[in-house]
Parts: sequence; C-alpha cells; structure tokens
Amino acid sequence: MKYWLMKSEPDEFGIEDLERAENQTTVWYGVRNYQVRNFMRDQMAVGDLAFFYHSSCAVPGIAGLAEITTPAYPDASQFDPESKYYDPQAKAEQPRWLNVDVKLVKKTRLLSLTELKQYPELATMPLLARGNRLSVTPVTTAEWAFINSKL
DNA sequence: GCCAACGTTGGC
DNA sequence: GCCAACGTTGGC
Repeated sequence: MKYWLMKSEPDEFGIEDLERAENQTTVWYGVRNYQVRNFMRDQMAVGDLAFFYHSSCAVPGIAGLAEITTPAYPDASQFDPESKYYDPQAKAEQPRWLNVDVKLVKKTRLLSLTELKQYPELATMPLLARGNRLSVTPVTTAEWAFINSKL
C-alpha cells in the first residue's frame, strides 16, 4: 500500500464537503497534469491512503485522511464542453485524463503548512520543495507515520 | 528540437 | 493582489 498527499482548494471542495458527500466519497476529477495522471494510473491502488490537504486558502495544511476506493478511470469532465476542465483534444476512445474516487477516513485537526515546515523529518517531502505545484504527491511510510503521530 | 511567451499554481 | 516557479504551447 502507498501513501499520498492530495491538494484541494477548500473554496472549491474542502474536507467538510467530503464529510457531507454521499458515502463520504467523491470523484477526484480535474487533474490536468501528466505527472499526476501517471501517479494515479501507474502507482495508486485501491486501499491507498492519502492526506487531504487544503491549498490556496487562509491556512493551508492537512485537514484529514482519505482512502482511494477505485482504480484510475476516465475523467468525465474532459468530454464536457460546459466544464472548466473540458479538453477538446481528449477522445472518447483514448481518454487523456483519469481520476479516482476518494472516501473520507477521518477529519483531523488542521496541521498547517507552517507546522509541517518545522519538522526536520518532513524536510524532503515534495510538498515542501521549492516551487512544487503537483496536486498529488507520494508520501513515504515514515512521513505518513510521523505526520499521523502529530494529528 | 529549441526556447520564448504564456498560463497556472499557490504561498504570502 | 503579487510574484516565483514551473508546465505547456507554438513558431521557427
């Protein structure tokens, strides 16, 4: 099993939205970055766990834990001209973009980015690397355990 | 295949 | 709202 960190803007979809969602599950759609798509396609598996991270907000940080509940499958929004994630170059017979479903495991206290940066144990996390913009990044077993001990 | 221009992300 | 960082696009 692998561990991940998945970013979402709480103004768009936050941990409370996941809590309220049917089955406390949502489609993690809208990924339009090849590296992230490949993570989902090649490395993610059902049962993997993820930190649910709030980005682009007043206090960015980890807000909860979630579980991957499906393999990667085609992201429907790429075919929807009404969607802001519409990709006119995506073809139904060869979808370009994939998504997975995630289910809430639990809401946690908000472990802020500021606090994450204070732990030397976490210094090598891609999240904390300069200029990192990936919305999904891998988390090591050690990082997963360490962060959980602080939640 | 190079690389400048452009768009997006995301912390501050 | 600013701006650094980075990915993508498109002209050549």
